[in-house]
Order: sequence, then C-alpha cells, then structure tokens
Amino acid sequence: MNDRRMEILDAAEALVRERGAGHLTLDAVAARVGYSKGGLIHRFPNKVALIEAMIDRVIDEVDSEHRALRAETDGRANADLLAVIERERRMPEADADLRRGLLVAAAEQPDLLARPRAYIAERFRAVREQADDPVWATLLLFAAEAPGLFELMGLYELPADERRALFDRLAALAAGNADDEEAEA
Amino acid sequence: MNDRRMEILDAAEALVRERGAGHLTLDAVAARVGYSKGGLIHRFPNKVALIEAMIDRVIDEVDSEHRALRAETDGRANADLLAVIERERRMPEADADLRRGLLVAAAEQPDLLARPRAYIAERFRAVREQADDPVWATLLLFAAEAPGLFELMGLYELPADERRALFDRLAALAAGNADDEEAEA
DNA sequence: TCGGTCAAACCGACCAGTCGGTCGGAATTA
DNA sequence: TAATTCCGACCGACTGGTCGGTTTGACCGA
Repeated sequence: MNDRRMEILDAAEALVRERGAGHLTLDAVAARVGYSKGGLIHRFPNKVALIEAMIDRVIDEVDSEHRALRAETDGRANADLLAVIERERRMPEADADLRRGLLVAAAEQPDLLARPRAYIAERFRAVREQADDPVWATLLLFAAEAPGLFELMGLYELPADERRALFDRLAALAAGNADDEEAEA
Repeated sequence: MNDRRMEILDAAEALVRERGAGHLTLDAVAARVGYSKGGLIHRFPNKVALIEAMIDRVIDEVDSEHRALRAETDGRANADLLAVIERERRMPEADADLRRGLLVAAAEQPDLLARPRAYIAERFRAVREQADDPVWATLLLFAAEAPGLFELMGLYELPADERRALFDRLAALAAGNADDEEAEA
C-alpha cells in the first residue's frame, strides 16, 4: 500500500534527478517502477497528485534534517539560524537536482508551491524572532540560503573551498555575537 | 527587420509574464504578435532560438543597468558589490516574473543557461577580486542576491520594510568597511 | 510613368509525435 | 464471491515544425 506509493515516488524522483522535470511523464514513471499507467493512476489519481506527494516527501525530509540539527543547537542563541546554516553547509548536490526538478515542475502549477512557501516562511519567521538584531539575522540567513538556491537553478556553483570558508564564517558570525558585528557602522 | 524581431520578443515576454513559461507556444506568440506561425518561424527558425533571443535581451538589459550603477560607484572600494546591491535593491517584481519564466523554460534545455551562468560567474569573480576580504564580500553578495532569487522562484517575499532595512544594512556594510565587521571573531 | 521581375516576408493547413487521462476487463487477494 | 489491484489499448488535446503557395515592395528597363 504505502510501500507501493513509496516505490512510485522513488522512481519519479530518480527520473527527475536523471533526466529533468520535463521527462517526468506518467508513462515514464510507470515503466520505471514496473507498473502500467493504469496501475500508476490507481495510486495517484493524476499527475498533480503525484508531484504533490513528491514535494511533501522532500519537505518532510528537509524538516526532519532540520529538527535533528536544531536539537543540537537548542539552547544557544540563534538556534534556528545555526541549524539552517549547518544544514545548508551539508546539503549534497544530488538533492539540488531533485529539488530543482520539483520546482520546475511546480512552477507551471504555482499552487503546488504553497507548501514549500509556507514552510520557508515559518522557518524565516522563527529565525528573525529569535534574533536580537533581526536584520542582521536575515542577512546571515539569506547568505546561507543563496548558494543552495544558485545551485538549485543551475546558475552558479561556489568552489568547494570558498564554500567552506563562507559557511565557516557564517557559523562563526551567527554563533558568537549576533548583533555587534557591524558596531562600527 | 530588427523591429519585427523585437515585436515578437515583446509578445513572447508578455506571454511568459502573464501566463507562465508553460504557455509559451509558437502558436500563442504568433497569435499575440499578429503573425502566423509561418511568419514567426521566418524570424526565429525554432523555439529554442526564440528563447535564446529572449534570454540575450534580458541579460543585455541587466548588464546595462549594472553598468549605469557601476559608473556611480566607480573609484570606491567594492565598487561592483555596491552596484550589485543597489541594482538588487531596485529590482521591480515585474522583472522577476519574466526571469522566472525564462529560467523555467531554460531549465528543460540546460545549455540555454550557459550565457546567464557565464555572466553571473564573471560578476561574482569581479566582486571577489576587488575585495580585501573575499569571504566577507561573498557573504554580502549572496545576501544581496538571495531576496531576488526567492522572489524569482516564488518561494518567499520579504516584507517591503524589512527588505529596505536589509539593503540599507548591506549597502552600509559594503561601503564603509569591507573587512573589519567581524573583527571580534 | 508603367509594367515586369524577383527575393524577402508572410500565410495557414497539415503532419507526426507526445502526453495526460479513460475504460473495460483480467488477475489477485481476502 | 466480492473487492481491490493492476493492465494496456485507446482517445483527444496540444505542440513543434514543415511546406507549398500568396503577398509585398524595391528595383529596373523601356
């Protein structure tokens, strides 16, 4: 039952990863998972439902990663920001392929972005709420998110060493002293 | 001659803006510009050529905006970074719609992203090269780019006042003191 | 001024392929 | 035996691209 659905989602993810969102067709998914199209439709009534399920699964995974990291930073100042930075630092490129595909697929059906949008808004809200200096926290948050976004769109990839240096700096800034970095300003 | 091509590009842009990249079909463009499909193909041999031309035009426009701002910051430290920040601060949302559409269209044909990718890489390289502290400059650069990227993907929109506050801070940090903000670290 | 010529510009019916979704029925399971 | 699961041929809509033909207008010789 749910196993079957998971198999289908696995196949769909693999397709998006390997061939891009444009090749995510019901026939291709069915062929890959060893189903017929009819069988596929039996589990997901239509393509939108399939994409929704894929997005839900990705978000659930991201969320659980975040919670795990968040548990480690609990109690410290800017706990959420630190967790976000750490998660972005570790994000494997393979995931970027998948997420890009999903976003491309979702871009045609903007309502599919509702869940990711809500998730991101909530995350950002929490970061700002925790911060002594919300503007500074937002700045660090955005700086931490940007590399992943650029990779997501296939527009830019920071060299590995500079990437590391950037996240080291971000982590230090977010950890040590949340609101006096630009005291000279 | 070129006027006609521009008319066609205008129509294609309007379509992407209003209805999304998924509705960018040759028939739709032809109908909008008052051409037949044959006449359209006479100007752009195929759809990829059309999208390429659209991307080229957008990049040219972005580049000229950047050059104009860059002229104002010339001579100052981190001149390119300051210009980027200022351009991002002013970017109208209308442009985001178009660029998102183009990116979605291009995502299916990754080679179409070659020009934007090269342009971005060059811009970032310049910013880092100018900086006394490249990591810090990269951090500010990414923080400045992220809001536009989130809008581009339709994933998040910073409230106007916080957006303003963020860019004010960014401009101040990039201008005043390029490498001692985190002296305490 | 006028008729003719030719290339560029443009037309639109048509083709071939793709894709989401349907449906009647077969197989499997409880 | 009844319900669930699955099959796969088929349909209809859409789209990128083709192609034979028509229109337009600049140029030319008489």
